[in-house]
Amino acid sequence: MNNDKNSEVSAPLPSREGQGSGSTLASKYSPAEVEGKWYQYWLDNKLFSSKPDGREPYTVVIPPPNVTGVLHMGHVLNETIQDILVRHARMEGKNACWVPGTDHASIATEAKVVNRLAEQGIKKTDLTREEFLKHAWAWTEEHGGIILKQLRKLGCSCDWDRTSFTMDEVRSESVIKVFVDLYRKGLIYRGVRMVNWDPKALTALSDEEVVYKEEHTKLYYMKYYLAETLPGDFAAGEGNVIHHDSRGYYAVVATTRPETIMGDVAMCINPNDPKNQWLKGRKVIVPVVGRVIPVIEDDYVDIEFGTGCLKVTPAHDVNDYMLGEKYNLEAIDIFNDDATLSERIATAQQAALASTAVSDDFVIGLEKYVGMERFACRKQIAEDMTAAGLMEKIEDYDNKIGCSERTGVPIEPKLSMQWFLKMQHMADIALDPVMNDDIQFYPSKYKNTYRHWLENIKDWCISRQLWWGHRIPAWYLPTGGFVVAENEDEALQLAREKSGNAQLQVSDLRQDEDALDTWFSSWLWPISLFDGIRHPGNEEIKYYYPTADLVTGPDIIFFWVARMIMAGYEYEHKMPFRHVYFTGIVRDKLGRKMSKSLGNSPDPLDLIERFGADGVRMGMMLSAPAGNDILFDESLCEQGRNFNNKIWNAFRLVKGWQVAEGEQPEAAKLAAGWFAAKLRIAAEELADDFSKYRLSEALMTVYKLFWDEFSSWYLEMIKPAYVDGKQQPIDRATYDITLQFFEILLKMMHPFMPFITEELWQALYERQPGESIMRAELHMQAPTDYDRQLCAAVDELKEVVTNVRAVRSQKNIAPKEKLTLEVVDAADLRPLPQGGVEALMKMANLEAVSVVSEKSKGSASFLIGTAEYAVPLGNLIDLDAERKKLEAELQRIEGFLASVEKKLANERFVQNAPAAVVETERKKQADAQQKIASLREGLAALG
RNA sequence: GGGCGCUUAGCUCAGCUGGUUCAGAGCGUCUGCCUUACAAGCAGAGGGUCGGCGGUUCGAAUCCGUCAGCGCCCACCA
Repeated sequence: MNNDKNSEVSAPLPSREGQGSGSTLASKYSPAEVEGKWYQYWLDNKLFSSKPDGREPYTVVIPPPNVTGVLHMGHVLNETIQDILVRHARMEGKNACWVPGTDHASIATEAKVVNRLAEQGIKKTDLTREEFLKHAWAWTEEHGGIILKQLRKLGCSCDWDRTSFTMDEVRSESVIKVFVDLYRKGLIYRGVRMVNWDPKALTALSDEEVVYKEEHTKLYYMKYYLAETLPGDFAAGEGNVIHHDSRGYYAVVATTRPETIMGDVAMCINPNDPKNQWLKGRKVIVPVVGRVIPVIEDDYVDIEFGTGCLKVTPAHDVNDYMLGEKYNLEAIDIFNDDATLSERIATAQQAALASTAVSDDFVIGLEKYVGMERFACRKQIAEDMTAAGLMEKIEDYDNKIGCSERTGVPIEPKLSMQWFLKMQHMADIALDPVMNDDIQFYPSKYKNTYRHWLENIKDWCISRQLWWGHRIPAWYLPTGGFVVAENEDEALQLAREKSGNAQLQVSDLRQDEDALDTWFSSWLWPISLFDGIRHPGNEEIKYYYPTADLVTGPDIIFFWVARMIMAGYEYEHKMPFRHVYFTGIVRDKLGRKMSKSLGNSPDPLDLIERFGADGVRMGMMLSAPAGNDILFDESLCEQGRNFNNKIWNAFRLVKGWQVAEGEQPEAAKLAAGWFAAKLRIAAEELADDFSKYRLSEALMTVYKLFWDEFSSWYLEMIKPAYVDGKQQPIDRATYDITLQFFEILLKMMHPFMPFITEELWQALYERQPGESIMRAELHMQAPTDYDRQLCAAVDELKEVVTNVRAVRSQKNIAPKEKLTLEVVDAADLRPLPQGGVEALMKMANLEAVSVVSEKSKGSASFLIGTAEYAVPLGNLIDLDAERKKLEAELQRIEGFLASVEKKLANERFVQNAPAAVVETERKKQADAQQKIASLREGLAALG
């Protein structure tokens, strides 16, 4: 459907000196041609850079994306919000500083490097730590920073000179310093605990790195025969549930993990469980294994679940571990680190069988399972037990499985030696500031989540069995024990003191092999970026800290947000940020999470190419109410692009005008006064939206302001006419004020759409080299009562115009055909503002506006407020239709009046409601009565 | 199992401490227009018993209770 005139290619902007010299601008805005240019201009002129000065600081630290990551829609949302806030603050005259950087993401990056090495046929285990790290750094340098480059395409105004990395020198030293400090404060300890083990990444994880997935599994009911023979006529007390078959008496234990029977060291019942009283004090035989284990009693066991018999495997279940501690049970670890079955199962079985003779009926040699993968083993052992008659039954069961957040594999609870940070102290200092709103959460509902976590805090496992990361600064002495120090020299000194051996050498010490959890460096980010750990109280940390706003997803509220608050108070004794804006999760328009496998995740760079960065930013923000999930639809970017085009064309119009000296038309004068008022009111709304972080609404405010008020109303009101095929020039006063309005509008839109606003701002007036809209401040006066009254008056005018247009539309009268308008009974009409009649004539294409006491026969009439207007239509009028319309309106208002009168007739209302409310009801009544009167007159006039 | 939140037009959402005709916005839909800035556009129109029920009140989308559906977070039921 494109016709020729719309397929022009973009042309350069008109030369700056010649305003209105016949525009050659294309009718379509082309983002690709301007975005790169202005980004480079901003960089060249150091417009993003910030240094401490006398202004109020406005600091934002980026949630560092993974160093080897690529931009996805979640980043687009997050970074766009930050950029909007930063640009907005900058235009308020604040010293805005947005610090970019990346995260080393130890587990994710190490996994990627391991995979890549595997492709080259190299196993991690064949490399030394140093060799591996060389590969990891190479990978980081190769892929690192791609995402930061992509942020530039989005228009992000980060101070790139400050770009940091969680493993660069400053950040690394800060991490080590903090570790040592916390250790010396007694907050870090080392010990054997049950931890979450990732058998794929071969490392421990913190509780937060475990995600629970709903899975359909089986519940296996296994037979644990008594290790003693009971008489054939054995009878237990009432309520007991006894199982018996040809091989003897047995208890039934339900489990989802039959393979773990190899680690069973006890069976546990609730002492108050009537079903299992008969088992008290007895011993049972672990099926397949043949180990004879005691029946112990503990309240922990849920009588209702399964059979009430619990197998106890201290090495592979957190609760069982606690039982093991309590009853002093052995923990038999049946797995290797990669969750294959260990040789230990076989040796343990042999030892058990050697000490107690057990019937072969119950035993299968465990050698066959050694080396088997855990799930294969589960399947196999279930089959074997069934075949051996040791399985009572198998049921379907829905279960939640803890999985590694990173690798996705089910985690294995495992006993191991790890480093921990005591969290009670941290929770104590971090709770109040959020609960009493020193730090404000948007939306505030996350305060509850935060509180709950802190009130149930557990110690943080901070060591990871990885190489990529900050190595734990602990050194082991040859004689046992360890020292914690910031570097080798210090370690040696401490080691000599500790051991009393002055001859000790560095080579005698062995540094801990583990690295620290990635979040152990991220939690320092707002401080370490300004080098506040290494150099407390330095110029920068004093100026930029605390930061203003943190923009992040609620999924990392514990990982990151809470811990930054802890570190902030521990090391700066102040909040790390004043406000936290929690974004939603970006989903597709059907509400599904974006994922590679669904293929529903658009490539942001592709979107930018098609809609422009401004269009994509706007598309994202149009769908992003704070705190809710975002249903992203490409068509929103289209809407953004269309808006850009609208702005572009408005600019084309304005800059295309010839300017002539001359009197300013009354209509234009009115329009200018009105729009100035409108701008002040909109600015007030915008400020309010920003103060509440309601950015989508702020965007919608400027969208409607530009499109509806400015383009559809203001520009149409002032637009010079065409006479004899010639565009008339515009008067100087109107032209000047229009450019001023345009500039203000550009500034209001700039945080959302940085590129097009810069392009047009530069073209609007002559600018100095290095000047930018970015640094243009926007300070608007508050609207006055006069502004509001003027707006109300013009809004009424607009309504008249709309009604005349509707008459046209209904009667199929061409827009070009002139009409006349009658104002009926002018005594009721509030005075039109100066220039109102002219504006009316222009906007509604009228040739005359007259005041009449009685409207013409054959006219279409309408009410605005209580004033009646009529458009004479001669023989075009459809009397029947007109009558129906008036009757319908009459009926509606009569109904309305009835409800108002009923209210006023209610004594309790008149007595109890505030006087002002009663008064407005009286006004409604009077207005409605008046409207009814004029509608009746109108109907009578139709005959 | 505990906690939090949501349900308003076809879609996505605003509606703050009850009261201005309060039932709104954007998009989509329908109708008419290539009207010299813009068809990526212009003008106009239609569309909802505010999830159900009950209560408080002179007055409820708004406050309370309850039911239903949806979502999120936390938790050691094998």
